[in-house]
Amino acid sequence: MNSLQTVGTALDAACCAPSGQLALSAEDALRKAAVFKALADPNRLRLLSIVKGADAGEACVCDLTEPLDLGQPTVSHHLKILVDAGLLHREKRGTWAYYSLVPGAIEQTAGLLASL
Amino acid sequence: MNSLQTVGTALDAACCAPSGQLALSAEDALRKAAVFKALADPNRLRLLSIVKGADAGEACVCDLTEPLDLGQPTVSHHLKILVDAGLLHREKRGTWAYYSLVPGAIEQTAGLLASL
DNA sequence: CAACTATATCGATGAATGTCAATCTGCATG
DNA sequence: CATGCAGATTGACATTCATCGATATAGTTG
Repeated sequence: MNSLQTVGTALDAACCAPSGQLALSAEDALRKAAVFKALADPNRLRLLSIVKGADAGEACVCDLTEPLDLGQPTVSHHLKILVDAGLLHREKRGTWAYYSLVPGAIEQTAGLLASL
Repeated sequence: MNSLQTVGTALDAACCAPSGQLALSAEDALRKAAVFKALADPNRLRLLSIVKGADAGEACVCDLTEPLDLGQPTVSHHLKILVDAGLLHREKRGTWAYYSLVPGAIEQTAGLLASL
């Protein structure tokens, strides 16, 4: 229960900077860095890519374990990081957990860069 | 001499994906993750922010050490990472080293997200 | 309820990373 | 040439992180 929906938080904090001279505050930098940290792993990028390209826009863990050539606990761990960063949404239906992109999260993250 | 101008390389590799079903290859994911790794530190984000907002679009190390409350070697280290990632440009003039944003690098990085 | 399956969590381990103190390299100036 | 200064590099250390095997949880099915 650390930082849910970090992307949104980071964006909110960024919206008011005069964009001229004021540098990023230490807190804002920490929030934004948290989002990029979630993206700073090749396997997590591939997870996002697979989920994005999946049929109904969602994929379950079993679909994600094989193409990445990682153990199931490791994939579960990466997915948790992406959820905590506010990039993925998790929905449990029956025995399966389905992951999908949080709408707008990618765009918001791109916005973090513009508002540096 | 590891990976200069990673941003450009990562973008080049991404430009041709049909954007439909094909997931990120392991190599592309590695290249893209390298860029986000460079952004995944609050102090590096603040460095980018300060350089971006600096007077002539450039700043020397002496201007960057104090606001971050870090030692000079540490700042130098972070700057090197940002240069290697293709985000910052380094120009040595006399005793001083001036850092500036690589034009378009931020936008290209945002593009990496769109082309996931 | 027992067995099975899908997923999450825990604990350990090796690798990568951020930071600092100390040192090195050039440039400039007396 | 000697001194001083800006910045880079090196080596060490503590922390974080990615990964795995083992185990726990929860839903499904016999």
